[in-house]
Amino acid sequence: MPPESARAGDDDPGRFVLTRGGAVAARAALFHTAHGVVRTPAFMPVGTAGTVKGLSPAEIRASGTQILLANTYHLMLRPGAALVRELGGLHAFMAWDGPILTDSGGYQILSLKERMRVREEGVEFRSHLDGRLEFLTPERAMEVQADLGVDVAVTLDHAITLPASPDVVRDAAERTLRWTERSLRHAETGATPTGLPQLRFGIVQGGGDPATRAEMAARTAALEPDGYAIGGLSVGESKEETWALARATCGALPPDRPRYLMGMGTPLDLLDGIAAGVDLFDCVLPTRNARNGMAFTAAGPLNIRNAVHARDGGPLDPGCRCEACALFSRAYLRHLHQAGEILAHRMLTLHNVTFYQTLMREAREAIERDDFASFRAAFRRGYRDRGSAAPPSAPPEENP
RNA sequence: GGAGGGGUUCCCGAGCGGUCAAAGGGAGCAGACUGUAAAUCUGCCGGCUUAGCCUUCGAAGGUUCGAAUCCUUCCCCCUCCA
Repeated sequence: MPPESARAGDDDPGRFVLTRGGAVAARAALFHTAHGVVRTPAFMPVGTAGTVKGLSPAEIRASGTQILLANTYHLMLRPGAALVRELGGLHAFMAWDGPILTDSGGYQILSLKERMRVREEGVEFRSHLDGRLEFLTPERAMEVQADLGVDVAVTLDHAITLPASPDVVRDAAERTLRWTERSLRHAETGATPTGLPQLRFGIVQGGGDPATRAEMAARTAALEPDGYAIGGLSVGESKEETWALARATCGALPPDRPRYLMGMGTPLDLLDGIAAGVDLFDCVLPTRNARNGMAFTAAGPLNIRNAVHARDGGPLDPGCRCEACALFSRAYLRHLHQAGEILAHRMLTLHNVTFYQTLMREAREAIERDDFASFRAAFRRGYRDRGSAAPPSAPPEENP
């Protein structure tokens, strides 16, 4: 966790200081935001509705979390951007004094596809809460994020799933670029409720073609946002393709700005993403899957519902220092989950987030001592993914 | 003692002559989940040598081409009246 002195009042938000690594390789850096410095690579737990479901701010801190992700679409619908601004911004509202990044709502174009209609001006949609017809433009997304007062606002993008025809890919990527330009231009007039400066990340789309990805990355870079989000990955393509696309994107981005891989992933994804040159990650897996009974461990994921844990007096992960592992047996956590007890959800969430943050801290330490490749290899050896006797073939170590 | 209602696959509970190995819940077992409409969703859930066969709807016997469903007797439960 960042030291107290590094929080609100950072004198140089947006500063990104590389301490190890380069363009398309594992790298470590200090990412300055208005609410403190984030040591990267970093994982952002997802707090869509202004809460990491089940955890208090103190628990989020205790997990090793430095920065959170929240969601523009969800917060603008409920409780509303104006209300959050009135109450001092999202940090004050949710009592989290660390950095916050918000997704723009572009992902909801995928997840709520049936109620979304993308037009050049913006996205017309029916609220999933009350069916009301709403309109989200790139400008509106920036205004909402300014109202929220988050440290990093992300521009609205047009996300698509793969496979998609070249026409569809091109159309969405070009629109995303146009929206990025509109967003960055518009954001210059935005003011946060706290008066603290807000950074802006532009999203790079480009479908499943590395050359298109590289092109869109370069053209986005020309717009000079404070950082880059890589969107539209892990949406149907193979892992091999995912990492080829991530590398192509990172290779075309300036090395001295943060890169954020949106929505991924599994523990192995994080390490692979780091190897591709990614600095920031977010994913719902550790939190959502926790509520569905899944715990991540160094030996691989497990389902606490499974009967094999019924009489297991050991912790979820013997190497973990979270409260759940310190206090509770797998047998007890299984009992809680089977009984529908909320504590099961809370403890698995706390454990999973802690597991992710521990993994990221160890990855950072490995990078700092120029030992990331072997760290990743060692983790892979010990980690058995469900459904496969052996981990998927390790991607080439071309960028150790 | 009299009147009435009921006993269904682990539990609750539909079914009331064939399309019933038997609806629906629950429990149990397993799987999925990647910028969260998710404490959600999906599958399995009598047995087997699984396009079929065997056993099963309180017990036994009977009617019928065919019974969880109809009849007889018995055994248990519940309600009301004495």
